[in-house]
Amino acid sequence: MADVAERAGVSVSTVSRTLRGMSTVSPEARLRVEQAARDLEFVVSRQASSLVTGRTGNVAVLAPTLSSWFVGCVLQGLSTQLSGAGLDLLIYPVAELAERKAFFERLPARRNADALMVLSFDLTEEETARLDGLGMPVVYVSRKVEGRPSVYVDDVAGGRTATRHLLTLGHRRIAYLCGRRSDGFTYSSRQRRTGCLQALAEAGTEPALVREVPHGRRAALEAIGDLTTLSDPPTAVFAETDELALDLLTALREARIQVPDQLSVSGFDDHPVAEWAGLTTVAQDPVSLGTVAGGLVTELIADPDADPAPHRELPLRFIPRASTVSPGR
Amino acid sequence: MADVAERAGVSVSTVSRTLRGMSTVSPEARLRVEQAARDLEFVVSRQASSLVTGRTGNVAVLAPTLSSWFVGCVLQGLSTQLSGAGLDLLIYPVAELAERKAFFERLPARRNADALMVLSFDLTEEETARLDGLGMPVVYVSRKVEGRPSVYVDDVAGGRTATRHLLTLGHRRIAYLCGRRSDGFTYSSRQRRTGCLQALAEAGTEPALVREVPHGRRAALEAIGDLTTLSDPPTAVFAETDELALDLLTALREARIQVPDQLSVSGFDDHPVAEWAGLTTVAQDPVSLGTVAGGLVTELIADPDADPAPHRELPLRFIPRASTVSPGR
DNA sequence: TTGAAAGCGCTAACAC
DNA sequence: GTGTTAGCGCTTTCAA
Repeated sequence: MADVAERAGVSVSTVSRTLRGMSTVSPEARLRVEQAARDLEFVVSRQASSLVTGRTGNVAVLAPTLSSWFVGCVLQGLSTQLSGAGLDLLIYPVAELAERKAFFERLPARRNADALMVLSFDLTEEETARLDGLGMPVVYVSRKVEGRPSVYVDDVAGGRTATRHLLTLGHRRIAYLCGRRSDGFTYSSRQRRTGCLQALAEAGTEPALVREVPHGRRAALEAIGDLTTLSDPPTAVFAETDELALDLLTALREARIQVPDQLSVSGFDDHPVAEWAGLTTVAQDPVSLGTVAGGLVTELIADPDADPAPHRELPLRFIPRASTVSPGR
Repeated sequence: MADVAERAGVSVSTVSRTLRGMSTVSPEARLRVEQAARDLEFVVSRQASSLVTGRTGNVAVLAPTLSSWFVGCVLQGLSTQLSGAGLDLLIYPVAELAERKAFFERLPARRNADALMVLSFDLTEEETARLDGLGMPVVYVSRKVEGRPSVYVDDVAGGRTATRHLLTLGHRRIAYLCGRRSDGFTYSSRQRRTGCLQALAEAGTEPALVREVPHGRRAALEAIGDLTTLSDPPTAVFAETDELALDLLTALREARIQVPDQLSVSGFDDHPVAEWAGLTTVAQDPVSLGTVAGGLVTELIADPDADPAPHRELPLRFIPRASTVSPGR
């Protein structure tokens, strides 16, 4: 920066002010500084400036994975929003329980970011409390947390809607399938299950058969085998996500069980492939989730006196398709 | 850090040395410092230490999108590898040409990261040269660049293999479909097309019909309409990626064109849904791509005297499935 | 093995 | 409007 100052024939303060777009710089000085900075290909060191301002310009994101469609879309929306605000995205994927513990022990984000976004995790009370003490805004995404900034959909209502649809078609024996993960990426899953059980209770039907399915095709196949060999097997299944539902569809084909004639299948998310697969689903828009969360966190960083716990709920939309029909048809 | 020093009854130098694991600290001092740091929940500020060491502990990634399966998997592998080395992932998604230009004008990574990873882009000579002058290791992923560190698959060979398969089945009229993007995320696409054309030339067949398909179902539908109304329509298509192929399958169903009876379709990637869709494809492992690239960049950061342009090629595997059969069957 | 002290590159308060 | 200067929190000589 000293080089730029010298080349422009001004002091470093003027360079600093110019480069931060402050208005207290004369047009001539500004012009010369900008030219000099360009000539020298000068970029301000964030490390140095954050040392004095206390702001890093980074937003940390705690994500359960990077390879799922849902998470990718959320991050996409988030980054679009943040880059507009001049903030960079620092990503901490924590797939394993061990990584998660390590993250909470070291809390590496502590001094390296201006805010933390927590994606989808079903954190413990203790972990949440830990984050409260972090001294920076923490925004929960795809997850409603009382008293903390959150952006989410109503997963309970979504689960209820999908289940009511199956009930309306005439199904009475309904299974709820959720993915099993070691790290507890199951907040939405729990909520959707709650909605499912609520709908069944309302209808006075027997409660859902709940099964956890580890990731992968083999597990899906086993789960299917398990369900169909019951004395009174389900006629419909509601899967936590479309990705799980698609695994199921593959397994069902392998097991030569016709969908929807022998078994109706509903998913959740409206994954791009769901349309092609003719999968009944509850659509949400993860990109918007990210965008809205990004806007929220930007506000919270800029204005520490803002509403400390704003909530934003995004809409769901039920989409019936070919994978669900009346039983015994 | 001063607080820790006081609490442990030592100087800040000793604290610093202890926390960086240097051996020149007496066991007693080390113990006291570690205890004090734990009591105070102290974490060293990266901003401050990088100011003096010149290393930021960040790796910047230039990615075309975050919502594609391929990119998500690469980032997943990358982050696993990097977090093991204590490095954080800073992500710069540049979807639009304008964003890309902005990135290259400001090169925000310049002082904010220890290395840059470039994902899949078909950069211009000028852009590559620009990155050469960045003064940090630049690793190209899913992209072979002569004279620079690169991790990639042989897309030309992959394109050749898929096309030869179609030729062997008896197809003579073959279309190559690639996505169209404003920002030039087309390096692999170009290579695969080259492989496709090579195979056709070898076979002495007429050259491929090449079509660019903007993202989305409507565009896929139009492309299909365009191809099938030709006087001599293709009997097989080879799509740049499975995601594009799946869009095509949806469009073909809408257009009531039977796959594979009326049209064979091959993809590229082995997306998880490809198996369920019965899509013939060329499989690659993007997670490994990320892992290997992460290992490479870690080495380059740690040892500036290492081989300045290591190349790592990862394998491809052809997987024939139900979507490709002999024509006119 | 330890401590004192000199910066790393920048911002912000203050004086001009 | 502009320059001077005192740190921000750390690492790293250099001496002890």
